[in-house]
Amino acid sequence: MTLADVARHAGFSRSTASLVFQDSPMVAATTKAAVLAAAKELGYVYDRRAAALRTRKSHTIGLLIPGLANPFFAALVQAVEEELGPSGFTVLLANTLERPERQKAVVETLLEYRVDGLLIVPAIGSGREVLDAIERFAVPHVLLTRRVVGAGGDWVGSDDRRGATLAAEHLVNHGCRSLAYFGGPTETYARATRYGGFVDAARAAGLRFVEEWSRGTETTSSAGYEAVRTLLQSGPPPEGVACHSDAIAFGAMRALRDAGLTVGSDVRVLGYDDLEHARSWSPSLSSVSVSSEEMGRTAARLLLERIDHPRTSASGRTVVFTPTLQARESCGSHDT
Amino acid sequence: MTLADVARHAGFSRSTASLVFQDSPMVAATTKAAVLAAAKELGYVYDRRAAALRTRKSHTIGLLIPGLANPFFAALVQAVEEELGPSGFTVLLANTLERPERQKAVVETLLEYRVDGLLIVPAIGSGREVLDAIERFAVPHVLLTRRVVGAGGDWVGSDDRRGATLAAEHLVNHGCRSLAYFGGPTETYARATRYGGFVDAARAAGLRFVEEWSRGTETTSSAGYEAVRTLLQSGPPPEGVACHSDAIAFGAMRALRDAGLTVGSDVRVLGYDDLEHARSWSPSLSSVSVSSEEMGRTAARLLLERIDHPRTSASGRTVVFTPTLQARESCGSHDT
DNA sequence: AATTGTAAGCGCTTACAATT
DNA sequence: AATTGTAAGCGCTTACAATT
Repeated sequence: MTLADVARHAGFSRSTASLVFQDSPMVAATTKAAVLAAAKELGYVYDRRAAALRTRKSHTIGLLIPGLANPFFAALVQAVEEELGPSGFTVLLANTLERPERQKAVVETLLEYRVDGLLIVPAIGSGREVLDAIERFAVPHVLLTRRVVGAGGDWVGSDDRRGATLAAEHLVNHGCRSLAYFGGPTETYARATRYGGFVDAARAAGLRFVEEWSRGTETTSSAGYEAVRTLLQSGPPPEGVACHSDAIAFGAMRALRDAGLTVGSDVRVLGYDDLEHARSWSPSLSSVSVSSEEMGRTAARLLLERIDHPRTSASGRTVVFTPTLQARESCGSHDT
Repeated sequence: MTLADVARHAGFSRSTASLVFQDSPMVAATTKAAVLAAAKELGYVYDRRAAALRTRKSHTIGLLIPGLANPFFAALVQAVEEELGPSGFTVLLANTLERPERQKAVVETLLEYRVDGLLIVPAIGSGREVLDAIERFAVPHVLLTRRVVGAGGDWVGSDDRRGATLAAEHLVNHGCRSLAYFGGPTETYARATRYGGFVDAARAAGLRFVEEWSRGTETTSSAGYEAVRTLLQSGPPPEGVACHSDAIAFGAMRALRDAGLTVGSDVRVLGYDDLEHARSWSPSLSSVSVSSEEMGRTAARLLLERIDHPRTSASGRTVVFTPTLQARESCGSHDT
């Protein structure tokens, strides 16, 4: 069952039928209707692979993310899909599981499928070499959220230093005299940047910054929970704790509560990401909010532009979103 | 840059080069090495589309889910990817956003890309007609989680009636004298089944079942929050509440707490799904646990089997997982 | 017996010529 | 002037013949 069958059944040539499926204005309305009717009658389904082979456009975008368990990335994927769908692109989702070797394999596969473009949240620990094959093959791409050292292309992310500064200032304004920055994968650019911003802001305010507390962790609530448990054994906690993510903060709050401390007064806790659940947690979690949806949509749009205008689009565009702070009970605020 | 270029550069024919990329045993080791070296030197990337067109196998699986915001589905996607990857399949993820028309369009697109198989979590409200095109086109498929009335193919899900019965019995055993079933989309098979099981178990125990409380909601924490707020105005709450999902339970617990009630003693609350966060919530949420990972992996395996043996595999296989109950603080248990 | 080469074809698109 | 048809080609695979 091919286009030729449909054309024959409708009494036209293959090329005319092809034109119909491309919705070309060059074919008469009656002809078009006849071809479409024949297709429906025969149960014909257009073959995009064949069309893609011939036109050299797959109408397909590869999206690389490190994991779906993190709601931040789940929201990102959804936003990208919604932005790309109306333009006729299908997204090939590839999960790198935060492993550079897997990421390499996955990029290779996506290139073999001849994606028209690539949206990439680099796995932790990936360097410039991720982009080698992609650039050699001249596939339009934009990086999201995380940076890669030495990569000169498009990047869409948020101002991590500013987010961390907001966090520190908020805790200071709520009367905290000692601060800690809690969790996050130490090898990431994001953690280094936020940590730096936080420490600088804390010092600028003349506060005591507790280094022993400021260790890296995985980005999960159980990591946050375990880490707090361990650290509570080495003395009294700081008065203010900024966590690298909401997930970590959830676990941390739980551990503080289990230890008999009241979050929001004994210890003030701040998250990062502002997940949907931050609002409904008990206590509700103050959090630095960055919109993964907005970042996803923006990256998708930049990519489409690059695909449409491979030459003319400027090189190395950077879009940075500014985070905002959502004050809630975990910092002592009482409006949810 | 095609296989022909690589072959020429290596000094062999196209067919030999092709055999190399298929890892055929028919080609000499030295030849193979030479071809591979030439490919690497030229920066050649295999074209799967062309191979797929010729072999009529795309090594691609379509995965339809209603949304990624729900961590249950996010985990499902990840499990499917991990199961399929090693077999050389790439997943085409399509988000139906719980809308049947979108689902229809998305199935069409996936068929146009000639996926080798389809894994489907049907959107709420979708009937047999989702499968029309898929069956006419004879594409192997398996349904996940939700059922579709009149669909006779493979289905992988969990025993909703049993899960709800467990929930009711657990609340009864913890001394609840009045029960309600809270939330969930009313049009779904899952809600009807769980609701039925819950009511029957409550009645069998001679308990008062509060119908006014048992309204449907969206599956979000804010829906749970709002619904509880509204309902608290019409009188004292039941002693035990089983929620249709953890997300709903999170919101419901928050609303109960805001109203000055203690979850775990005044009102006992039970969730459904056992998300990662259920454990770290305050109070920790008791929940009916169903493993979306296991369901995803199982469905993926059934599908691969159907793809490999289109004829011989039995028709209409059903795999049902039995849920378990995780007792936590929200029901008055004190072991986390 | 082991390995390699020829040529046709998978299902489309499209430049160009041909028809009404 | 508007519409339709012919034929080549996108980058692979593979049956079969040919070579060593």
